[in-house]
Amino acid sequence: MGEYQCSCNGCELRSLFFENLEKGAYESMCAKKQQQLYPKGSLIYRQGEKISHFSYLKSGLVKLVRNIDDKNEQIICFARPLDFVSLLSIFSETCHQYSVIALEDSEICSLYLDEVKEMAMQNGRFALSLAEKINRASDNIILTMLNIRQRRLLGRIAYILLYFANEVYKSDVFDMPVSRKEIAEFIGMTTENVIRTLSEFRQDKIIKINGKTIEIADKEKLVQISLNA
Amino acid sequence: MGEYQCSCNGCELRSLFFENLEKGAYESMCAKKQQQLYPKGSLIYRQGEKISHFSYLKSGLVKLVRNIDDKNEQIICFARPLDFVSLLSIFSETCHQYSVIALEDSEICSLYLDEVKEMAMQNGRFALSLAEKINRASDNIILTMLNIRQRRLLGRIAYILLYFANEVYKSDVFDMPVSRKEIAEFIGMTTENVIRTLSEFRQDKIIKINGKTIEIADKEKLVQISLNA
DNA sequence: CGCGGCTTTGATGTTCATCAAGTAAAGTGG
DNA sequence: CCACTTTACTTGATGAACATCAAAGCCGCG
Repeated sequence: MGEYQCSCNGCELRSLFFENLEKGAYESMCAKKQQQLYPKGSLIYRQGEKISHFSYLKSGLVKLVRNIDDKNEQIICFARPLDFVSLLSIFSETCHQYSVIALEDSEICSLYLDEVKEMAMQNGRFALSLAEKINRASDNIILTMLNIRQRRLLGRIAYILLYFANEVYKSDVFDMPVSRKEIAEFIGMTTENVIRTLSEFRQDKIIKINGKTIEIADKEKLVQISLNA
Repeated sequence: MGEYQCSCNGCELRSLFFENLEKGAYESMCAKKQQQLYPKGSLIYRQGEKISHFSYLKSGLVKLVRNIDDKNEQIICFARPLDFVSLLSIFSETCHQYSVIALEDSEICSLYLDEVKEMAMQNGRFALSLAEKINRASDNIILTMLNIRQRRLLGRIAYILLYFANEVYKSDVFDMPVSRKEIAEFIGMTTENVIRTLSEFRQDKIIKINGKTIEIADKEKLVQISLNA
């Protein structure tokens, strides 16, 4: 009974499947996986397309975007490996509700949705663990939207800066992966006001800005702003 | 092989279970169900409480509420029978993320969550149909929040009036089940501005107001406002 | 090297929250 | 059942927060 080895060994998807599937089923899934690299800026899924795959972000950073009309978009959330399975709506809808776009070079691992569903029907434990993950992803989106809604401009910007520092990069210095316009589309304000607020934070020596690089200089004050505005 | 009869026969929960459970399992679930009537205004679940039941709204109308601090709340959504299973987060979290409060007299039917989970583990098809329903509920909340976010005051009020007329009451005349304050908490604006906007609509003869009763007099115009503001 | 998209700043006006003050309605205790 | 308290509703006046418009510099990319 030697350990099963495949190229997915280091993949997080592995644990998702492995904990609830028998070895045979796991190997069969594993063999059919498709892996693809999406360069920064590329479209991974387009809003309205039929959902054919169960997909998982192995590495990189993506955004979920809703196209309102020709020129306006709303960003629903940013997604990194682990915290998100890129499987929003896969059970409830036949088409992608949102576009998925790579913000950094991103590796996507995908399986045929039909096969995953088939496997879920045959294995309730597996189905339940999938439901749990989808559930959690949706919960996080809703919670973040509520958190943003209760804040005003300054608080929203502070919130998103802390989000990238704490959740995404785990560092107070990081390269902003999104444009000012994208921040605006995420927090529901205008690009100009995002810029103005960042400049204000810079003048108040709360952050340092160097092109895309941002350093949080006074985290305490930023937290205060995030809580009170 | 006579038809199985129980008091749940007219219940929508029935189809949810029945389509994917064998007769024995269904009967066993059905026998253990707990049914309770919550009068208008009463608390059904409190934010932070442990989630112990899988619950379903049989009749009535409820609101999901997030308590921010002593005096401020956010309304996440309104839920009616069928479109909502009051089971947000049941798989992802151990505690209720939001309070659930009855806006009208509401009947709740509940089962022990552990037993439902057990059954899901034994029956993948059932698990998948549950996942689908939770998924759809979350999707709707996110979509509504995005729809509200992209509108300004007038558009938001128009949107919610049309929501109650089209989705909830299927009539252009209805008794508003929520206070002005609750509308404000739902759309993220102040009570005063909700009232002002309703008055404005009344003066423009778009709606008629008589206490809690609202009649949509010029639906076309209301739709226009909903789309353009 | 020039075009288009992103960034930045300023000036202006709109939208909205806040404060205040009063009326109506609904619940509470004697 | 009535006086009383509280909560919901309503309107106006004011200022703050934010969007919009305009203009210019910057940067990457074909």
